[in-house]
Amino acid sequence: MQSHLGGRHMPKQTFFNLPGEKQERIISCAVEEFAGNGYEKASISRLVKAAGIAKGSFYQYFEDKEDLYGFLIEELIVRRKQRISSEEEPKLEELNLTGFIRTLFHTMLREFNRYPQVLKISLDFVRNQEEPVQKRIRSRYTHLQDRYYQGFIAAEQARGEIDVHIDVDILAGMLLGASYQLVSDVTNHGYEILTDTYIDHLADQIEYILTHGIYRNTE
Amino acid sequence: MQSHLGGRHMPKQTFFNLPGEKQERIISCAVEEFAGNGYEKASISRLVKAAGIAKGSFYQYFEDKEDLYGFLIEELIVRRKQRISSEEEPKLEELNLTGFIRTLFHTMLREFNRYPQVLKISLDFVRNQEEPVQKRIRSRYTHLQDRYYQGFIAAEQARGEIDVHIDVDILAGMLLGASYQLVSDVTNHGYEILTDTYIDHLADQIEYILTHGIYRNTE
Amino acid sequence: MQSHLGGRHMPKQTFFNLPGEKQERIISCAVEEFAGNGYEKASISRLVKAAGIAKGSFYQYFEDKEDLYGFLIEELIVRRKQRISSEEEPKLEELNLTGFIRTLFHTMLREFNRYPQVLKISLDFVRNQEEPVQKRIRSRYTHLQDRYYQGFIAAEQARGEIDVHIDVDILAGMLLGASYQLVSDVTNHGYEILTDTYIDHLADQIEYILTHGIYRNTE
Amino acid sequence: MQSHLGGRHMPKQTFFNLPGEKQERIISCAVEEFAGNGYEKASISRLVKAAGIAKGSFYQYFEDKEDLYGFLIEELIVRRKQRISSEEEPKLEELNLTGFIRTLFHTMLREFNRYPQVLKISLDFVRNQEEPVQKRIRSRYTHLQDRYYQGFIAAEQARGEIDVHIDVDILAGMLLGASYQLVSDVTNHGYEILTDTYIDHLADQIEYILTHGIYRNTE
DNA sequence: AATGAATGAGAGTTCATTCAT
DNA sequence: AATGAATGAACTCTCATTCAT
Repeated sequence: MQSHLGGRHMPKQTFFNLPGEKQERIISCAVEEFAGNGYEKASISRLVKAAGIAKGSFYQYFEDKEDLYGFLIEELIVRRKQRISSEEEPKLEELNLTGFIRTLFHTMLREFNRYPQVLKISLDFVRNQEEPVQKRIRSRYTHLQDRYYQGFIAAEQARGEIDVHIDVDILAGMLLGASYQLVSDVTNHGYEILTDTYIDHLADQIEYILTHGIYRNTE
Repeated sequence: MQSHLGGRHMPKQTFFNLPGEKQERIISCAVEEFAGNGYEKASISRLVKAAGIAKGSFYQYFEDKEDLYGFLIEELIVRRKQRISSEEEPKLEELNLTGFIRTLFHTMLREFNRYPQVLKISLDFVRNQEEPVQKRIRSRYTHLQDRYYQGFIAAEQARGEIDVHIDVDILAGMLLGASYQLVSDVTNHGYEILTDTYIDHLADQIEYILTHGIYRNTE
Repeated sequence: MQSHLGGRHMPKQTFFNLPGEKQERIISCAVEEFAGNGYEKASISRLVKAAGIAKGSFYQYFEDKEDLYGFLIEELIVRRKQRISSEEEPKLEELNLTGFIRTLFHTMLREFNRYPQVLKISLDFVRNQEEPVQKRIRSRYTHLQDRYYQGFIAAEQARGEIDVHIDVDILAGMLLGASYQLVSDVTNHGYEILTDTYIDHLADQIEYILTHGIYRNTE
Repeated sequence: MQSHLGGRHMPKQTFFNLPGEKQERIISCAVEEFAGNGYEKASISRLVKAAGIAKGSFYQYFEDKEDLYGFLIEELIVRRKQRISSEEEPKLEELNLTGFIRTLFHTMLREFNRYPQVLKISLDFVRNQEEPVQKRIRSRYTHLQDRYYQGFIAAEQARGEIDVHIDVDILAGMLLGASYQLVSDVTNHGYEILTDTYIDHLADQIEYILTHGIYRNTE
């Protein structure tokens, strides 16, 4: 059942042997640390002090900093996906792209509210996706390939909804760019701006552009 | 014009008193250093060694690493703008948004070829725009706000070309996201993919989406 | 026979209470570990993992790393001697020094082929004989004093074969030095050079020197 | 003049810029540290504390631990050679092998008295000559190849003094083994045994063996 | 103004050993 | 007896910045 544990880029078994509460504490402190400082500046020393464990213990749980980070990334993504589906969103498959975006954004909103650090970590991860560490992690977990949009777009093209001439990566890049707006706004104005209204505005805009283009006389 | 020199976030007067050649050398080595390593990992030690100046001297010219970085960012943007206009691009003002993008991308292509470091620095700066250092720099030089697109979009809205319902920031975010594609592709496939054909494909795609939207039967 | 067991520098009784198979497994993994890494760099963590026992168990069997090491050294020497005699070598006592050396070297050759780790450990032990740990072990087990040559030389002197003016230790040192050649050659050229021909060359040389001296006109 | 300084495995220029007294202090503490603990266990932390310099300073003088060690080894060998020749030993070239050995041992005796640590370091270096670090250093400084005896033996063979059938390496090994006796005796009985008489005894023995062999009735 | 040596906190990581269960 | 999590001092090395000359 846990046969995939113990792979060479996973927490060691010792970590999973820990009482759940302790695992939670470590993970939660790690999330805090990575969210607050980014991968590079996150400090294992600070982390273990915060988590109240010995330095040596840390290295009995994880191979190294990167190991923990990779685990975290995967956990967060996996958990997010689980959360998304477990919350019984209207089946994402039944949505079209803009519907998907709207749903996704609302999910992110809820998530940002509940676990703001998770979002920060994800974004730091995506932002530094060309750095060696992040690349290694991406390549490790292929299912992690954070290509939300790409998959969806391709599917819609196959269904004949989206024009096949559209370059998947470019469109996905544009959508990712749009969603950065969310981060940027939060960074500049604080979490409180993140309301359903705000999200709907964002989604409306994207939907409008993707449907009509931006020019006045499109007719 | 330089009345704000000597302010506490500018190179010190001592720097400007240096013989021009030395100033150039320092700047050029700094560009190299920041381009090659990003802000965080850029090393003052390496820099002064490369520039052939003493460590102490560096701190007589600049307050600190951030001071130099901020100066560089401003210089590069300023210089770029000078370059763009000096090359007598068809007046940007006469272009519509997609034309502007196409022109901008081609300009960037040329620039990447001539001054790859400059582009690298700019991108690193934009990518980390939410980091404290970068935010401080942005807020310092308001004229620096790298809001290419925003200005243009607003202008086109004023001229009645672009639909006024479009949210400037969101659209700008999407365009920025699309242009990241360029960076991503270069990182993954090397500079050699950067051809005029490639750029035109990128611009065509953006133009198409912004004109027709993405759906097959938009009518 | 085992009346000294339980002394503070021997495996604890708990170790000997273990099923023979488990004892064997532990010893064999320990041999592997020390052979591959030398005393200093040998790792108890690796060892217990390889042997499939708990860390705590290890410390219930042995006082510490040094305890295990000392036990091993003695075991290996003892075992080797048993092996040598059990293989019914022509009685060593009947040989003269050079004959003894030749025999010894050939035995070592066979041993290197069969139990390379044992030889490696022995050599590491001898090489570091002046280190605190190794000295302590030597002094602990006086019967362990790896003084092959000394005993033989003294005996031959007593029999009137070897000149009594010869200083036993110095001659023994020279012979040991000669046998290091073997180690050095293996380190530099690999095990494959270790042939009977090679061994005979070594023995011939030593024999020649010890018989004629080295000078051309010895007559 | 100092054109070979700054090679990639030498102290950095900064070290040589230090006041001579400080250089001396650092070197002398380093000698102490390496002599007392061997390469592996020598600690840079202890060293800098003893020398009264900051950790960072150390790394401004030397690339790393290995760099310092290599420098030390070379210095010590070089210095020793300088000392040997500067003390106007009867030209070593005019000696035969046993005379050479005798001279060498007396030199070592004096040196051991004056700089006991130096000898310890040299021996640790030779003893671990097959370890990666030591091999690297040896290969770096080819003139460092500590093959005293080999060179001398070969020369004497060429002059027709030593039998050409003698294998240079084996004989050299034996001589090295004999000289280890010195170390072993010192380790076991302290420096005080190191008298001229002792050295002469050692040399006499070697000379005797190399001249007559060891057997009583060699004729 | 110029120099470059000095700083020292901090980084990630290792490992023999202890101890509560 | 067996377990394996816990320990923490020690390791090598980095770096922006300061300061005496």
